[in-house]
Amino acid sequence: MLAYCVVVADDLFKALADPTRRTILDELTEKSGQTLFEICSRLSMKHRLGISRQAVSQHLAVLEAAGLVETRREGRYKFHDLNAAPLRQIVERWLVPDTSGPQESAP
Amino acid sequence: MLAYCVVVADDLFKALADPTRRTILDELTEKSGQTLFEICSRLSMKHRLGISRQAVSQHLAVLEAAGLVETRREGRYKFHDLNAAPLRQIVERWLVPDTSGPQESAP
DNA sequence: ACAATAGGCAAGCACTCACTTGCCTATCAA
DNA sequence: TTGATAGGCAAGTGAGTGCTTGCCTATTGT
Repeated sequence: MLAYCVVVADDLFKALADPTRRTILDELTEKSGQTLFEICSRLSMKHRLGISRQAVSQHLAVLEAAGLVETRREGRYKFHDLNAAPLRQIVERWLVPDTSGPQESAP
Repeated sequence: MLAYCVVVADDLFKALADPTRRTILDELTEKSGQTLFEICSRLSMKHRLGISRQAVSQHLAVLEAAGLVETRREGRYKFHDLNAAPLRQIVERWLVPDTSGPQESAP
């Protein structure tokens, strides 16, 4: 189970490492259940990102592998939903011991 | 201020993208104020990571640039302290709207 | 002074990764 | 059925990155 968490954590942090993917998460936060083309046009219009459809598709695949995005198919449409739950392990990993400020200890 | 946050966020997530750097954060969570050599030996002994001192030094520089590690010099020693505060912007960015489960909306 | 310890700087290499290009399948409207 | 829309698969490319190697400075102990 520990090994499982480690692997998932790696996918999670690698998914968050790209600024375009973080913007996609922002867009899905603002409006859940968007299609690939809808995300593409939003990135192009709102964020002035000149990026191809295939690139966005690959980003969504990475986000889905990290568990941050869930998908559902309806006919020829594929809707993407945000799942922020995996982010909570970040908080639990380093913010638990002391969340009020920097720590001090004698060397 | 927004641009500043974006830049910092990029450094933050890129710093978290590497598994060795995350292990370093774990070690600093367990024991704050470690020197470079102490971190090196811990990575070697506890985590069986065959990694050079220079590599660890470069990792620490990345973590410091991201604001996750703060340093203080005393003579020939340089102590490293964890600062988990920057992690909170992750929570605030995507966990604020809904932290209980996946969202639903009509396409 | 001299050696050992703690750390820093910079160039080079190998690998990863984001993106493009090209072509393919599936669903829907006319 | 035909064309248009929504999406998928795979190979190639260029930039970024983790790590090594080699050499350097600063502080401390004898």
